Amino acid sequence: MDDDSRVRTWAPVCQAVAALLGPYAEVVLHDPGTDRILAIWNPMSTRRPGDASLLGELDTLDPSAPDVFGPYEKLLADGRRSSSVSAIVRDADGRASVVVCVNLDRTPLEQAAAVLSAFGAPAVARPEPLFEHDWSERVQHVVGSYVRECGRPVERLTRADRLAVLARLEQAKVFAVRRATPVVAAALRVSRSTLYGLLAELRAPNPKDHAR
Amino acid sequence: MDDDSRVRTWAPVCQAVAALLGPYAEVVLHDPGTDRILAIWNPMSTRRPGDASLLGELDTLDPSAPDVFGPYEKLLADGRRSSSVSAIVRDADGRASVVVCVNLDRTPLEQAAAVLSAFGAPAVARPEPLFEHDWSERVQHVVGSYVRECGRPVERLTRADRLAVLARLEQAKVFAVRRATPVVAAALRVSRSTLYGLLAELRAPNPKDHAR
DNA sequence: CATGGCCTGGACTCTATGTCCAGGCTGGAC
DNA sequence: GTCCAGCCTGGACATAGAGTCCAGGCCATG
Repeated sequence: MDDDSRVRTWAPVCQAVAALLGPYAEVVLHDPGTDRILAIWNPMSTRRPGDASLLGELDTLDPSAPDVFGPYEKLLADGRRSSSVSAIVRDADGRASVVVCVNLDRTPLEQAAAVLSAFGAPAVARPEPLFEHDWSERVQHVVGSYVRECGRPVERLTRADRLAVLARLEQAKVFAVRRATPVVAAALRVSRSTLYGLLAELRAPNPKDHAR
Repeated sequence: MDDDSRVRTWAPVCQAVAALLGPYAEVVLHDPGTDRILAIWNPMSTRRPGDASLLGELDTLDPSAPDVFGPYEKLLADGRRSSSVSAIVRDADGRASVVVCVNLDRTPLEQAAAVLSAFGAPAVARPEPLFEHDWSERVQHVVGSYVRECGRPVERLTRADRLAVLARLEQAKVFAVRRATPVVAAALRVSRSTLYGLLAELRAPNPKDHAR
């Protein structure tokens, strides 16, 4: 499949775009005739060359239809949203030769945008109350900055991530506050039981205590 | 120039990439034979089709040279820095047919990154004292300053005095902290029962509740 | 398909919180 | 001195919240 002359022709451009956009974009080269993937660079899903293209909505036969689609929103397999564009490339006779799609993962950008807008007037307007005006806000803040730091939404945090967040909250003495546990559990999208489990692990002097 | 068959062929892809990257990227299609610009999408400089390409450093004649360059840093006319990639597209005979360049203006991203790192690092580095280093210290402090204010030792405070102190502590959300009540009671030299009595009186919507 | 790790809801125990009451103390009125 | 009213106190009690434990479910791995 790699020796398809179209792939040879288009590979440099696709590869270049994929390289420019780093890990956040995939470039897919489709064959509109067989409706299958010819090649893919920097894949974000598990699709591979030979898989179905699922380009149904693109009308590749009508020469009067537009050749460029998007940017439009697409949903990736794992729920992330992407901005995507598609271009139909035609040969001399006006027949669709290949379709090039670029899918740009928008979540990192959205997270960055969230940070930028979050740090607006409120940060300046806060006159620093005696105790925290609302400690649960602070919990949200700690969780939020961690999420932004590692670039994953709360629901996709790993166990280790949650441990790290809990370490920060613990250090901030959050659990010295009444009724804090349910709030933290909710913020971490975790059950109360799990919270206590993680805390126990965190506070265990010897992590390998099962080898006692 | 626009009717060059190569331009017709490549236009969709170039246009799509330019559309995806919004106002921050330009896409340039070069003719390696004449070393001139064939077409340009979303130009960030004042270059136009027909202008010199200035691709001197790219070796388009050696078929064994790589076809993809970059991302490398380029300086735009107005001093902004850009990340750029170039791809050499060859025809069936291995001769360079066109060169595609994508120039992504990095300054908006760098500014955003600056904001992010400026606000991110400190927030992470500081353990965030959330509550007072030790909240019980704060209790002592509140009681202490009141005592100094009215010039009487703790043991000789009147009922009204204790109420006033409690009002301050309450406002400081001290009682939102776990195990705070015994500490406050001790600080006020008062029994736990009395503490609760005073607090009830303080929180009573109608201070003359005995006149119910 | 089996397995192990993790998460979960729920039951349970224990500690802290808050309420109540029967005294005892104090300070002023008589 | 006696009486009284109001306050404080220790402790009994009820309840809510904190923390533990377990059986079962989910999911990814092998």
